[in-house]
Amino acid sequence: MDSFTIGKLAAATETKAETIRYYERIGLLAPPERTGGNYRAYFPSHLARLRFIRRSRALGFSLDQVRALLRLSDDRACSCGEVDRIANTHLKEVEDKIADLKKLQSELQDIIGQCRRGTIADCRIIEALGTASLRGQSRR
Amino acid sequence: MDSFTIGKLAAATETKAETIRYYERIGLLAPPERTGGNYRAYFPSHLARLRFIRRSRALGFSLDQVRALLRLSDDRACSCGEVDRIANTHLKEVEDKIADLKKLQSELQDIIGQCRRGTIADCRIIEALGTASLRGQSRR
DNA sequence: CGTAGAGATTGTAGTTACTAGAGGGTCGAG
DNA sequence: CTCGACCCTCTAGTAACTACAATCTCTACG
Repeated sequence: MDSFTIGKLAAATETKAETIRYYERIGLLAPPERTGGNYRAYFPSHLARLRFIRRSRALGFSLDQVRALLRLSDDRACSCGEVDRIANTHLKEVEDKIADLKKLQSELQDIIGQCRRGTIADCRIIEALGTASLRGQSRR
Repeated sequence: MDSFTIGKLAAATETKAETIRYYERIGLLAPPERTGGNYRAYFPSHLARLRFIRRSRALGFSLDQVRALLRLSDDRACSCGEVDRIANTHLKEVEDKIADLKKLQSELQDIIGQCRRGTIADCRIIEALGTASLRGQSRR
């Protein structure tokens, strides 16, 4: 009887109870046993699993990537090349996004720097936004 | 009669027709006149407006921010302090996200660097993901 | 023992910014 | 007249939750 409720699990992982139920609904977390009063009864194994998920999410892995990592982590004997591949793919995504945001940053700095704090009629920011240049990379 | 269809407007702004209709639905783009056959008839003013929206979006402004910028840009006499404020708020968001992603990048590099390409059982990546450290800032 | 309040249950709908598809109507070329 | 490209509306799907409503269960206090 060392089980705990969803509230305890939530507190222990800094996750909302709704999110935990959501993970269960989408099959990321196995449905736990229930108590007599139909409460979810969690055990340390659930805690470990949820921590894994939350840490992966904190590192920016998508739920699909987390799902793959979980599946792999359950298969102790298999080679971890695939794990490495997922992590590197994600690292590349992160690096691409950083590069993207840096470009954005300098564009924004440019147009903000031109503001002379007059009226809208001669606001350089508004003007810059109005220009046709849509050199946009896939942004997000 | 120098009006054009949604397809032309879409092509001219590298936007999908669905997206244009969506902008109209959410009140970002004024509903244009219709032709006899109930087609939307756009004029250069629509083109300018949509370009403004797309350029703002490409710079990462949210639709709410775009809405505010549009409202301000229509008010030619008013001071552009507010425009400047929105742009700077957004710049700060971008900079925060860059900082965030850089932390992520180095964490990912750390755990990936430890991989010895053995089996899952002793995979350092899986291990790192399983650790309790949830030092997570608000991510994403 | 009764009850208040905290915390659990389910289910549904909202968020952001689109995108995709079904089931039609319209236009211009041949 | 017909064909294919284009347009119309409406609905539902995406990611990853979050928030609510209506109801139930558990625990502690008087």
